[in-house]
Amino acid sequence: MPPRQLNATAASLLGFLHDGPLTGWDLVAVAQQRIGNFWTLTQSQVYRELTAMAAAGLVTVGEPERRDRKPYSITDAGRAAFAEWIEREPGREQIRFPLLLTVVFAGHLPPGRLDEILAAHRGAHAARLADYRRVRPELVAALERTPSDALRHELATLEFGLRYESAVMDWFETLPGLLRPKA
Amino acid sequence: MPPRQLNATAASLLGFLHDGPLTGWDLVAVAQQRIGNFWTLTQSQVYRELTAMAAAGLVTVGEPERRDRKPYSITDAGRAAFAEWIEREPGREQIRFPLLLTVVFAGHLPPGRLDEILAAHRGAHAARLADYRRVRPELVAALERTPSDALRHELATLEFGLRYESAVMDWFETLPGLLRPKA
DNA sequence: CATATCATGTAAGAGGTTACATGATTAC
DNA sequence: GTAATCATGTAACCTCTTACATGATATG
Repeated sequence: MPPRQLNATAASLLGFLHDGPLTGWDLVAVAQQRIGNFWTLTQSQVYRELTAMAAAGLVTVGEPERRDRKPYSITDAGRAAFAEWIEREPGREQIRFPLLLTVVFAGHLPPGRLDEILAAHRGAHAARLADYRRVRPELVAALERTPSDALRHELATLEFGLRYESAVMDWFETLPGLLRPKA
Repeated sequence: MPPRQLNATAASLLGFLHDGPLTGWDLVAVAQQRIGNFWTLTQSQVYRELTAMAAAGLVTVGEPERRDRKPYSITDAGRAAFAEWIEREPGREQIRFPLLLTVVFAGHLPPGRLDEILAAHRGAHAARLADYRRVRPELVAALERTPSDALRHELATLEFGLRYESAVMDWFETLPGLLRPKA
């Protein structure tokens, strides 16, 4: 099959394969860790894209190892497809934030329910922010030990996550004042 | 057909229909304006969900008016389905930010290209932030004139947008320092 | 009367989610 | 030897996007 235009999920898998062969399982883990905070993907997708890319000649499957692990390697065609993809102007971000729908339509909620929901989500965001704050110094230290563009780029995305979650927390803090009629 | 679990897009349309009948065209406009900043949807989807909801008895279609405008009204079954939907715990937000993929894989980009891309996106975000800042005082004024929960909820989502875009701009400003090796 | 915009809709395919099925290996 | 977890994959379905087709009405 002529390699149709690569989608961002598949392209990211190719991106990770530049550093060496990985199995589907490994790719799921790597992708979750490296781009999972701003690019949703599922295990199911990864296996499907790998199968499709193998059929298109963008990757090759190696011999099964222990536990049926099948290492995928990027091919020259894969590298070419990736290079073409990354050159493209990235589209704008897509956000789908169900909690904000709940806020918009909160008038249809029994009193107190919105506060409950907000409290739960606030907790989840606080945890994510705390996690980013825990990880940052490690990354900064690693970068000082062995400076590299790859680490700098990873730190750059972490910095986005930090600012994003901080903004969300800030929003949660202003909400009570906004939602209650002034005295 | 038994009305299967409502999806958030369809539910939002029902939400807007609580305030009175609207045509598909109007719903597209209302949705873009009221939730478009944190819930992507297309015209195509709106017409499809309306057709499906009409078949499920959640809305009724009125007589075509001028230009074939067909007003949709919410039914009691629709109100019940909506009430059930809004009671549910909203899922976590989904973000898909292609620009961050570009940053992660920027090592595969020719020198200078990343800066170009970043500059373009930064401009777009600056424009959105400026727009939020333009709208806010209007909303605040409207709220002071005629206080209402609906307006407060709308302001709450705008405040999220403001904080989000501010965080993004802040990130853009720290990027140059992060990406270049220190002197 | 030509052009822009309003307004509806379909078709086709890509992308994504959820749930399940299957078997290997490791750890207790 | 049984439970956990590693590892692959399929099936079914839903959702989303893109592009196109069609015709009405308003505006100059």
